[in-house]
Amino acid sequence: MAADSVARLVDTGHRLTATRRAVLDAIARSPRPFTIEELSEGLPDIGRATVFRTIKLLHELDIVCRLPLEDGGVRYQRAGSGEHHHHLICGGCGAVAEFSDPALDDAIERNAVAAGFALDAHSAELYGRCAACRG
Amino acid sequence: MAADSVARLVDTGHRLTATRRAVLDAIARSPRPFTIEELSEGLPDIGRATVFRTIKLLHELDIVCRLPLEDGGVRYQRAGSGEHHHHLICGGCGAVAEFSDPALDDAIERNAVAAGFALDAHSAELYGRCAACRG
DNA sequence: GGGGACGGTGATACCTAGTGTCAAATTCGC
DNA sequence: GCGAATTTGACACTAGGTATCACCGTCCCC
Repeated sequence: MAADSVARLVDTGHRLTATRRAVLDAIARSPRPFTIEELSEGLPDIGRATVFRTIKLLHELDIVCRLPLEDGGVRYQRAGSGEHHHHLICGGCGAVAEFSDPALDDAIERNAVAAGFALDAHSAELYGRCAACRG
Repeated sequence: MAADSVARLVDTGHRLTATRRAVLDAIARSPRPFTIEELSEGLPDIGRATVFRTIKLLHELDIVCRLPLEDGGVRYQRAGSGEHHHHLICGGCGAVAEFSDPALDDAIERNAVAAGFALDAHSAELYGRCAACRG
């Protein structure tokens, strides 16, 4: 399961309910990035609105991360490290690889400074085909 | 107005209708990135569905570009150059600066290769405060 | 261990952004 | 000007997500 997720929930002043446990469990069991709809189908006793609320909360706590897809859809995935990272998303099988790269972040920061912006956040998503899907 | 936009429409086998002219005009007049809803309000004689369809078409032709916002919303903006570029989006006033940076694209490509991915596309959006909004 | 305050939940209604359908209107090549 | 093909508007619909509100469970204090 996810002992540190439970800890993070409680440490930030939220309650550990049976419902949240069930959602965390379902996420931990999910082999690949999931949509809210898929997650909700696997948890028929939990209201759809609650699933949305819970994922939103877990996202704020960096327990799950949000994957914007190329087609505008969104999937979620439990966050690997909790560290800042970017995603490589395979359009074939939907696999997601995480990576972090100081050089990439530097390039982003440099461009922000050059334009006179104070950077708050950034997103970078890469879309392509993983090794297995290139056959 | 946007003579080259008109040319691009026609060159790609689309018709130049009064409706599309009106939409292009409204876009050209818009001082800042707009939502479909805002655009549609400014064009009361044009059906909402048509505005969506037209923007979708213009986006495919790289005449407008889509700006995914930090909060998940979407705005559109006429495309500056038509070249590949990224966006810096000010959370204060909504201003958008475009930039392109081979070093950034290189870093992205390098990470894809390292992970065994064949890269199709990528997106990178930077969120922050522009010089004027930092006061 | 019992009670109460408060956060969490489910049902439901609602909302926003966007798409599908189809008949009527417009455009463009001839 | 004519006709085929594209485009349009109205409308119904979908997907993804949020607001409301009465009820329930959790936690804290005694």
